[in-house]
Amino acid sequence: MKAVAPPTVNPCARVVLPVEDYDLGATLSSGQAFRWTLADGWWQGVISGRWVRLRALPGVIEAEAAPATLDWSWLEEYLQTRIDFPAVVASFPGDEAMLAAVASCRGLRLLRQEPWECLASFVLSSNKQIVQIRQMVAALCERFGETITGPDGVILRTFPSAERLADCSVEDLRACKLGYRAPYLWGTARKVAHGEVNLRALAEADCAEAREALLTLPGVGRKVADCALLFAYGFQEAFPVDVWVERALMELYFKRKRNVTPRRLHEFSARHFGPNGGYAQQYLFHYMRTGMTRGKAA
DNA sequence: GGCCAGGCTATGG
DNA sequence: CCATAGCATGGC
Repeated sequence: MKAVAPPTVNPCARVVLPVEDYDLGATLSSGQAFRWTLADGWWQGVISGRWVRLRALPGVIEAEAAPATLDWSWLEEYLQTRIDFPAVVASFPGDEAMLAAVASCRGLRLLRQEPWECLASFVLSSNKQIVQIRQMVAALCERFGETITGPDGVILRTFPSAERLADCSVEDLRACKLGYRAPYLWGTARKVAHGEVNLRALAEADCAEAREALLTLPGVGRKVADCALLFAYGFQEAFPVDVWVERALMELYFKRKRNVTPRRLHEFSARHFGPNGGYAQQYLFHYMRTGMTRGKAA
């Protein structure tokens, strides 16, 4: 006679990470990562196959994770809680636009995401709004991710591996509403799964070398490559230029000038914003997207 | 219903 | 090198 099995309990661990000038909500919803959801004051997500929830309290980020763990270095790495943030901000150029962008959202941070999830997500990002990218990513995870359970029977899924997606058909991917991006994602998954591009090895390369390797993948152009370089590999000189940032650069630094090619924008960005240009870029992106509040503008 | 979205690829100057 | 069309889909 067998006793009724006890409910599956996934023991959950808790930690408090001290932070300063860290706007958790703005950071998790700023278009770097696409899986975080807010409910009951907690941000819920998945990092390295582990259920996580986070919330901001005065001076700290409170975190819970399951399965339980004593080592929280993976979370500190993801959230980048140990960087010298004041030094980064101090390295920004002191022009009016930059000051306004920083003032509009002090505490916006860059995450350090897992390369495959980040790269694949941005392959899907082309010509899509952030809300739609979230939908595509959610559909992919729902269909092809692995199930994990958090406390209280919470069920969620991992981001599917390159191997898993390479085993799908393009039509399987298209069913997740990827549109013309489906063959791009499939092709990139296949090349990554076969080791034609070794994502792990890129962490040891310099920024330009890593970019060159990423650009060999289908659906990966300069902008998508720079997003992965910045948001997953931590190359802070990478400067993704999307429609919003291009608009920001044009309006704030190239007012009423013609013949501004992509080449010139990248040259200017590298020179003007320096080694933490990618960080500055994220502030400009957020500043433009949230309507330049406090910077006036129509 | 039209415009546009964290762009890329292919093609033609 | 630069410019442009075409692309699937859906939010607003």
